[in-house]
Amino acid sequence: MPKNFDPKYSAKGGPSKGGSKSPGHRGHNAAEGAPKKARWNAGERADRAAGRPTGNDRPAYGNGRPAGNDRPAYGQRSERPAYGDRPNRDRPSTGGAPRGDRPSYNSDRPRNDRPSYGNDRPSYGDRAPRTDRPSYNSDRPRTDRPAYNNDRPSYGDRAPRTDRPAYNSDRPRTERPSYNSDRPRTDRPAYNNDRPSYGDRAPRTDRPAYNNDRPRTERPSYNSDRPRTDRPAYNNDRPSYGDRAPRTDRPAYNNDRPARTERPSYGDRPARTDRPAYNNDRPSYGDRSARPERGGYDRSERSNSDRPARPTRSASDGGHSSNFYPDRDTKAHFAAGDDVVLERLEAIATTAAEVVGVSFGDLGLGENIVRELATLGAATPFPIQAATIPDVLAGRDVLGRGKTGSGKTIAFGAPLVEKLLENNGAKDRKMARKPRALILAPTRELALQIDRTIQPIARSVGLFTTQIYGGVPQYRQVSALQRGVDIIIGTAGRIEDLIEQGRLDLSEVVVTVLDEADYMCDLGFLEPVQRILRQTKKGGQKLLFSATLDKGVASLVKEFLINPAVHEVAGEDQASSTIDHRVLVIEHRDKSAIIGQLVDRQGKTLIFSRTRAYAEQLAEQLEDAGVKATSLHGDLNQARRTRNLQMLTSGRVNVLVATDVAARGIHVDDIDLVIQADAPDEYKTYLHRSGRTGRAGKSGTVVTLIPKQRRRRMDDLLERAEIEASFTNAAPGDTSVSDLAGL
DNA sequence: AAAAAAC
Repeated sequence: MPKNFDPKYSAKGGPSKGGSKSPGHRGHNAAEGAPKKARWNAGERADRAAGRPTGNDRPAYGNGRPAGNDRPAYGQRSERPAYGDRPNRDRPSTGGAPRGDRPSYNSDRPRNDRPSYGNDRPSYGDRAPRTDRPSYNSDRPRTDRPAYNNDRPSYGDRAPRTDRPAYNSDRPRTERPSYNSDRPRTDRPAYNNDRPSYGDRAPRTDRPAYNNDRPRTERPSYNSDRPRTDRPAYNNDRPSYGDRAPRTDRPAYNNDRPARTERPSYGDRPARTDRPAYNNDRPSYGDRSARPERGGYDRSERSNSDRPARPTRSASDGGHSSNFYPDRDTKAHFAAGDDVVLERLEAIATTAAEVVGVSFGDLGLGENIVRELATLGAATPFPIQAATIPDVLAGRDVLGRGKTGSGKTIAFGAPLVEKLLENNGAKDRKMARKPRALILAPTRELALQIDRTIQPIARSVGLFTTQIYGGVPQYRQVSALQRGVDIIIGTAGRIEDLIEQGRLDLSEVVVTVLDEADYMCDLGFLEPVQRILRQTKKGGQKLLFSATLDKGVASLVKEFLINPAVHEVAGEDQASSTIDHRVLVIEHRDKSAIIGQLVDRQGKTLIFSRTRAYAEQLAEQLEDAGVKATSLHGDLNQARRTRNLQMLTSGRVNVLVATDVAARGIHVDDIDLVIQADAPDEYKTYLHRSGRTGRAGKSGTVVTLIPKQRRRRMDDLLERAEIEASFTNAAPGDTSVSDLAGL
């Protein structure tokens, strides 16, 4: 095992020596016998630089990566794009123009002011854990970092840095995709080249046994790598787990719980036939085949391909029927780019009026959880929570749809914790116990955010969570797993990676949640999600949630869910929305000016762009214009992604320009304006982007900028989204634009 | 056509 993933080399172990323990660091002080780190020599670099064609058709980095090819075959892994050959990953689209032809926007800035991150060490994500210092993602004060940028020229009229941690000044410009730079490629970080090999790792059996009898108090905080600063303030006064009294003082959960019969009955509710069946003639996905031939991971001992057939779903079950596949005879094949409204799920609708006076305790949650929810600001259940919690507690598979910002995380999170508690409770504190619940999210930021909500709930009853997502060193995640966690919250890639490495075993996962479930069924996500679900315990409970849940999830439901209860909240339509939708029809050349005019305001603004490059460019433009703005997109490393999102949350910037990585699930308090600099192509994208504002009943405005030739398409999209928006022709300086900024 | 997701 490479030592950087071996917990016995953790910061706690061993006397401190000079230099970095991290092989990826310049100051690395190699231990005796440590293998010499392979580096590229100048000739190799030159060969590489010379041989690389421009544009996206260049050979994939991943092809040359070490170790990848001798790894055991793993499902259809090889079909997935390798990390290194994602187009645009480390080089944004430049349209193929040679870099030297383009003006360098900052070419007069002295290079030596910049940290030379890229030259001789791997990028953050690849770097081995810095065991000799706190994680770069942690909340440690900046002052313990070398102040490499203190002499950097100021960015114009920006306020002096001295009064606060220099959040921007330590932002190495070279880490940012250098959209406009004429910098030669060769000084970029070589993402995959000198990274330690994983594929030839020795099998699990040679891993050191971890002491099962190690006292609990030695456990560091599982989530110490989580940036504390972006936690909502409501957690700050929560007692830490370590201080908490032993679990024996916990009230007996099952005894004081009201009988099930006290909970509101849903079964006698009339079906949704009173709603306009606007979608009934839409093609259905219900007949999509569930790829039965796929055996999941090719590691035979974990293969679920021989799993017994699921019981046949019955069409009715005590009023909870989902009637999920009413028509299996229609075929549906959509060309890429089609934006269709899939058939609506037949669901049990809960109205806000029905849940008046119902408490979380009434729904079946235990005392500690209820108390923790109150601390989190959830005193009484929202409708979607009241609707789904009893069914989750009853062990049913559940599909839940509640509009953006309606409290879905607690709707699945709180009962999930309660279920685990009932099932073996928090008594099992064994080291390396297998996780019993899994929550999958499409983006890392969302996984982090979900954990921020679930973790306090879990801790309130003595259960542990950990995040498993990419872009950060896996060491902490692996050691958390080795100490033993109950709930995994993460994204698909890293979870599969750890499964493949034999470091994560989902075989005891009895509750699995897919947040943004419809998105998780999209091309590119579906197969990893299927592979992961196949790893979970047979017959385990599955919960699928999304604001736009529809029959796109049919393939998953078909394979993994049994007679799911489908819930939604009545009256969640445009008329009840707190969002004001506007479309500005503009000349393309005016886009920047109009955005500048729109963001000239007090509140928080989230701007969506279609591409990473434009998000970056727009953020820089706004910064240059004196607006405090930053960006969020997949070209940033995870530390920067986390930090930049935190900058909006904390109010250090008022404007965040993001790609659709921020479209789903991300909650930032008090975003009152969403600008779509590029109109979305899909109505769901519109709904999710706009759902970043108007959350939990607050008001918000969504402004979509379109060129006039897109008007028709926009009309159609809004119709699919069932949104009524006003169209206005606008030019820079128009009062109609500044009025919007004033909203 | 883009974005996301592993090291």
